[in-house]
This record gives sequence, structure tokens and C-alpha cells, in this order.
Amino acid sequence: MTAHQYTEAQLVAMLRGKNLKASDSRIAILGYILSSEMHPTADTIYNALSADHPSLSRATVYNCVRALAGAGLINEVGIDTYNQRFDSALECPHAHFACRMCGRVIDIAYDMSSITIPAGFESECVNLNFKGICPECQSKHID
Amino acid sequence: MTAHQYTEAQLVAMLRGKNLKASDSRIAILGYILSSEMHPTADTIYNALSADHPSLSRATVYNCVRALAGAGLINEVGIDTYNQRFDSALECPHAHFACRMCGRVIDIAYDMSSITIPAGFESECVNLNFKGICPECQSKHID
DNA sequence: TTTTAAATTAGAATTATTCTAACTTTGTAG
DNA sequence: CTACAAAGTTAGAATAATTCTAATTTAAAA
Repeated sequence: MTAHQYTEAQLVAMLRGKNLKASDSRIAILGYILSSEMHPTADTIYNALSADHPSLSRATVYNCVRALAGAGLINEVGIDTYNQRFDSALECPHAHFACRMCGRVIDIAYDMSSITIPAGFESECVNLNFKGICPECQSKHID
Repeated sequence: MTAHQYTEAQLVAMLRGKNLKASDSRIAILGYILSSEMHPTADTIYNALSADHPSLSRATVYNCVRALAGAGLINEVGIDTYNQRFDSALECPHAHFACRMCGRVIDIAYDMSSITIPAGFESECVNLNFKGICPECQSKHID
């Protein structure tokens, strides 16, 4: 929920802990997602990092987020219909709210421990997503 | 959860009830989604219906699902990362489970009434999605 | 009927994602 | 420290999903 800054050494340790090589790109992308509150898309990540990492390619962004999500360090947030978004998997689980007026994706404190899956299914990831109108847009607008 | 068949008159009534013109495409697409258990993608819908509706175009499928989802007759199921899927909004709410091995999206009976959203947010749609391994794939495979 | 706004169409355009094959880096072991 | 092998990265082309455009057709109201 609250974004954290991590040192490079901490990011390297996280990657190694998941048996991922600590490449420059992975360190930068993981650090960016963990420090961001905005549920970035692959394109947002690419744009944010290419200034400091001029050789970064879009393919690497896709490769990295896939590896990081596979390792459970980040989550895919399936709330935005036409762009995949990512956020930290290290925070306590939380829900998301997408506002159909302003388009923002907002974290919602939510007790995910109340959500259980039926026996027989092995769940690796839970997503609870709401769509509607956020408080700010409600006050701006009569729908 | 269980798919239903509706008569054309019923489908027309549903559309009119939402102030949507009852065009051929909308009747066919709504009927298809409501009678399907498979959470079809836009492409699946297009392929399933073009035999009977040779002039149907992909643009129309996208236009229609947008209109139907906006009217609350169907839901976008944000569980499949790289394809949007749709299902009936008329059934009682339920969760989805996507298996990362076989790729199926399976309905899960779930008490959505236990899910409440914080005050101030006006929620129009809730999605509870799980990803992991389904019972069938667990028995096939040692991961 | 006639009318008109809305919906549909084909295909081009755009956008997001993946693929390919050459090159570079990482972590390890000598 | 140096060499090696495996894994990761790169640019750009290819693919796939979605949207756009402008002409045509249709639904429903008058």
C-alpha cells in the first residue's frame, strides 16, 4: 500500500533469494515497482527508466515483469482492461478500485484473509478488484 | 454460473430495458455470452457467430460488448492477462480461477455478499480472481 | 411511410506484446 | 583473477488485439 524505497543491496538480495540473477534491469525494474504507488504499466516502466538506462528495451521490461511476477515479488493487477499493471507483492494484500471517470487505480485497504478458496484449487495469487466512481469524481460530477 | 438459454423476445426485452437498441448483433452476442460457460474473448465470440451472421465484423463485437458491459448485462472478467473475457452479469456473483497450466477459467462459487467496499467509493462491479493450479492439473503433474 | 439518430461494416491504423538472433552480463569454478 | 557457460538483454521485426474511419444500413419513433 505504502511504497517503500529499498537499497540496491536489498533488491539484489530479494532477487537472489528467488534464484533470479541480479541483472541491472531487474534491479531497476523491481526497485521502480516497489517504490511506486501508481500501478505502472509496462510502458510506464519503460519510459520512467530509459533515461537512466538508455539501453533498456521494451522486451526486457516484459521479460523482467514476467520473471518478477513468477517469483512472487510483484503482482499483476488485473483491473485495467487494456493494459496490464503491476504492484508490489511484498505489501500486505489489498484490493484495487478503478475509477471509470478519472481512470486512476487506487489501493483499497481490505482484509484479504477473509477470502478463502474452495478445497482442491491451489491458489498462488488473489485479486479483488472494484470498478466504479471514486469519491473525488463523485463530488465533481452529477453522473 | 449455470448458463441459460433465452428466447429472442427475452433478449430484446433485456436490451430495451437498458435503453439499448435491439440490433441483430446485440441480440446474438448477448445470447451467446449468456448461454456460454466458457468466458469467451471477443475473438471467440466473433468466430462463434460469424457462420450465422456473415456480415458481423470484429468492430461490432467490440462495440457490442462495450455497450452490454456498460449496461450491466455482462461483466468483464479481468482474469486473463492478455485477453479480455466476458460473462453474464445476470447470474449470482461468483469468483473465477485461472489455471496457469491448462489455461482454463473456471467459475468458483463464492459468497460475494461478504465483500464490501469502503464508504465513499461507488462500486459498479466487483471481480474476485484467483490464479494457480486447478485440481485436474494438480493430479496430472508434479510441479 | 419517412426520418433521424444510432449501429454496423470492411479494412486500415494503432497499440501492446512477443519473437528472433546476435550480443552482453552474471555468477561460478578453476 | 580469468575463463566459461548459462542466462539475460537488445533492436527491431512480427504478431495479435483493439480502435478508428467514413460510408452504409437499421431500429424505432413520428
